[in-house]
Amino acid sequence: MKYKIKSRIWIELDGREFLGEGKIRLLKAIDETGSLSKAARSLDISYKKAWNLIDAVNKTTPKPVTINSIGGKGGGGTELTAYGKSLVGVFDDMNRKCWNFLDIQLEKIKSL
Amino acid sequence: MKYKIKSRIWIELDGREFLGEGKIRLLKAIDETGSLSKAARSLDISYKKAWNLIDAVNKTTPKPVTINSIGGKGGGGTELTAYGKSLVGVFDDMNRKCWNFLDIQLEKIKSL
DNA sequence: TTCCGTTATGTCATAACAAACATAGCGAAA
DNA sequence: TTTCGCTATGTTTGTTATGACATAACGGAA
Repeated sequence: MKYKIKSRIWIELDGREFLGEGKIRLLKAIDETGSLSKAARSLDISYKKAWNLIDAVNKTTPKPVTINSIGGKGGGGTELTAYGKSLVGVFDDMNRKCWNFLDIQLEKIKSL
Repeated sequence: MKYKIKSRIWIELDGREFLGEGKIRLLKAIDETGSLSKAARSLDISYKKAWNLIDAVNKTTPKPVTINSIGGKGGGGTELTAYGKSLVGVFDDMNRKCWNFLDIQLEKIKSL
């Protein structure tokens, strides 16, 4: 029998969830592509959905996670703020540690 | 800023998720009440939903988590097998440890 | 001034999911 | 043999989440 314990983590601020795996993926894609629309395409989700996700984050956090510019060379773009990048870093770090921790704990269990 | 890291865990068997928080709650209620219908009522969900949840678990696990009897004194009932009880125990234990671990990890982070 | 790729939103159809309703069978006990 | 509370399902309805379209504005570059 191959049991496995899996987990999902998310970050809350004052009781309101605002960052989970999906949004982290999107933030990373923004960081890589330099624009929200390119990020959405790369993740195969609609621009509108991506925009809604980022909008929800920015409405909850005390500081914005992205800087958005409209028009101009290339039509504009979106990039992560230092705060946004640090959130991604913390999330990834915690996530990795959590998975690791659960794997180790599971091995200690003889029953099942 | 009061950031909090939250988590949900679940148990998979051969890649198929079969036990999460909701089902654990239901298994506990069955253990307390001795019947699926009473458990459903106590959790304020429909009997059908509860039945579907348990059915899904029993279809995935190698051994049944419940023993169901129809008719007779009291109309029948449902009780947990030893295997079912051990699953509940393992889940709760892992869950508590996971929450605790994340809390400790979060305190180590100075940024944010 | 025209064009292009963005950001920024609103609306509407649809699909996925959940809840409500309905019904049947079982077996002990009265 | 009737009643009762339970297990066991199917069907139908309603609600919510998702996706598809549609449109506007912006500003640099050609």
